[in-house]
Amino acid sequence: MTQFDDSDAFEAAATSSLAARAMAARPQPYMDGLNPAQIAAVNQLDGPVLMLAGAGTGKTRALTARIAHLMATGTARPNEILAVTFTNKAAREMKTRVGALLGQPAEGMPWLGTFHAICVKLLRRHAELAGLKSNFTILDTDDQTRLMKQLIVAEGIDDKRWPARALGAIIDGWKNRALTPDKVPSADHGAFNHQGVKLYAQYQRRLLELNACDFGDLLLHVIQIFQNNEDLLGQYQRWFRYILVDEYQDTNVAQYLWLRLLAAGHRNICCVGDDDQSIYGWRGAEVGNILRFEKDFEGAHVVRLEQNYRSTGHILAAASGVIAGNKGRLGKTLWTDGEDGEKVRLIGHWDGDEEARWIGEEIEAMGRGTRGMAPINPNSIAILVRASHQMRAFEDRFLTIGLPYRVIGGPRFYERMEIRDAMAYFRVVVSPDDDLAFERIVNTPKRGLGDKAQQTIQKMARSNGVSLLEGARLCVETQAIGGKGGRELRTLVEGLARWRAQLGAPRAVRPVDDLIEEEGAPKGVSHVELAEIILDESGYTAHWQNDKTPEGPGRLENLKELVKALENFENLQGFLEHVSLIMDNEQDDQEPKVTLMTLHAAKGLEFPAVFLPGWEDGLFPSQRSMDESGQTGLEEERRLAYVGITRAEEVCTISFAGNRRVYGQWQSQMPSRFIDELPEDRVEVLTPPGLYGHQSSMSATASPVEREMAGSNLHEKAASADVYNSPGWRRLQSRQGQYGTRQPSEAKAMTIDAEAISVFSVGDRVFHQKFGYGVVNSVEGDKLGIAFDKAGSKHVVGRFLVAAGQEGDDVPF
DNA sequence: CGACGTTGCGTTTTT
DNA sequence: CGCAACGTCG
Repeated sequence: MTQFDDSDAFEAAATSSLAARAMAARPQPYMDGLNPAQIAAVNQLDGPVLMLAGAGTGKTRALTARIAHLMATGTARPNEILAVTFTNKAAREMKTRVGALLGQPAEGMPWLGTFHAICVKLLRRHAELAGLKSNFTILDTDDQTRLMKQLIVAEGIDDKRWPARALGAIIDGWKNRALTPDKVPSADHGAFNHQGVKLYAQYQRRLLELNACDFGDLLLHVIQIFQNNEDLLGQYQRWFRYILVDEYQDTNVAQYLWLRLLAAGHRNICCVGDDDQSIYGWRGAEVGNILRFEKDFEGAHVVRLEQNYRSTGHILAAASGVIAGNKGRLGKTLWTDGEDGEKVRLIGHWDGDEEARWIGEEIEAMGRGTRGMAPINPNSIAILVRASHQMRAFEDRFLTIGLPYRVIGGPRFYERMEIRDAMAYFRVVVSPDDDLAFERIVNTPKRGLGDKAQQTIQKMARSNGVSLLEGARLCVETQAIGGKGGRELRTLVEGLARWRAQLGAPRAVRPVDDLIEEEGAPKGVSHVELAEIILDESGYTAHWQNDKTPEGPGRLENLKELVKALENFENLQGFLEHVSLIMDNEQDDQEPKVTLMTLHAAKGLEFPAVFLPGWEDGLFPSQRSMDESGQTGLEEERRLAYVGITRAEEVCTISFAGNRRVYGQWQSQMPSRFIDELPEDRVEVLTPPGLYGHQSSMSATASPVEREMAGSNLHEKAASADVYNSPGWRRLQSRQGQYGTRQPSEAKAMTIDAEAISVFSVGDRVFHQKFGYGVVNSVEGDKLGIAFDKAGSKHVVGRFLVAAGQEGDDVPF
């Protein structure tokens, strides 16, 4: 830990230049294999540096080498380097890789982390300067919304017409722009029926009362503290001698101001990013930050990383061709010294189902090994879509043909209802005055405490100026709530007191709390056991054990995982602190599976083979994006296209459908305008099977591309017959060895599972992980027709089913 | 309180 | 069309 408040630590920061020179003379293994641009980016330590790093140009490599260089040469000590990322994953990766470069675990980089994690650290130290106590709670979006809803209702506003979520979005927007309620420009005063600013101010007041912060506040409070406390700011400015920022194109105004405040001292700030990959404008990111860098930081050095190590020549050229359509770019030209490889493949389909079917078959062919090629591991294949609802067609299809897939995204572990409920129990136990958490659990599971009882508790708490939990205790004591609810509430209040008494280490700063008489607290229970006790004794576990929906077992499983995750922490407090910031959840599964995700989620990833379906105007580029943000929106969509194409290492397949179901209505679609922007000589047009039968209908929506397709059918047919012998495919194949693929299960996963066929027969009751319970009503080969209780009728491969037995005897857990 | 019907809506998502 | 969120009824 940094001895920050100890002024000696500041003095020690100065490094002798002799030592620096001695260190510099030592070998620098972290420089091995860097190209000249990367070396320049590493060596230019002083002054502002903008590292413009195109997709796949080894940006993390250069960034980590830069940190290693700072440390190895003694230019800065690990704790004097501020390194900021957007995600915990990126922070983790950076830590690991710096450690690897230095040949030792990268201990002692306390200031490497996400914007938010670093801000929490700062804010805990200086909370009182923001009107908070250092043990403040961090609210998640759910808490936020519920709080706003309370305020809206209290104002007598109809929360149907003016939903809390909308207010949340508006306030988030202001916070992204570092606007406190008094700074909101008058142009925005009409927001939320002219009540937005007032509610914002109320919300902020309420947060302080609750000793709580939302995510935006973490940045905002720190900025305000710095602005109002010059000396303190000066200390940090001197302390952080080198600043590094990853994904600079994703910073919002608040983050930009934060960085500028901290960098104003030494001005050693190195921002890494790619304006062409700015895809988060809709959530407050300002491409302008990166475009303006040279103006903001005078005398900035700009280093361009343009040599791409990821993709083939054709793929890079196709991506460059598309992104060239954007205006106001900083400009970069990606190149590779590798092969051109396979051209980007383009294929049009009759409709969305056929597109999914074709891609499924294509993947099966690749997995099986085409024309004597070794099978390609499904892990090497990704399907990237614009919007998550597009995944459905693929899921349905893959389930039918038995193709293993994984979906990235969707609800994250810590966002699941059961996890939030469990966490709320922990929160109340740890901080008895966490009213929002108490509200969440007071009637979960159902305890007969409806609206009326909860209002009684509210009143009791308010009139006595105490927390809700304390109010509840008073209600029990004074019998203000009687009957079954009263008894249940007593059990809950007593339970909470009991669990709190079993808490391990008390926190440094304790909230006011005289609820518990310290009755010789029975110690000796680990926090993991305590968590189990809480969930069991509160009846929460039982609640899901009695649940009959298909999700029930999964939720219990998640709760078990939550308890298991606790083992990695000292105590419940530490766990809660961690979890409020770590909302990511990557479970490593070793199974070979095709990856299904959105283009946004794919940023930063790479796959040997990538499918980009749904390239139709309105869907991609998204109509809504263009309607709401016009040219700016279109350009962001185009960057998304660029991100998509540059994810592919060897083979990139773009497709579109002539017809698609949109909200249940069939619509004929125009191919995406981005398709016309692909350089023709980098594209190979494939002929979809069955095109002939539908050709006349296709031409109803004829675009240049389709006309080309139609015109060159015979020619292209010949070409596609030989596609799998081309250099691109051979390279894809040869790479397989490097990925350590050959799992024996992989081939089996792709073939018909003979066993599965014989296991089920018509009338059997089965369980499916996604669709829940159902009854078999047909068997054809390994495909079973199932009438699901909830999900309707589906055709599914037998392997994904488990015998469910008769109603009632499904075992909990 | 829970079971059902009705309504309205419908990118992208991290911390 | 599919779903989530809300409202009404028993």
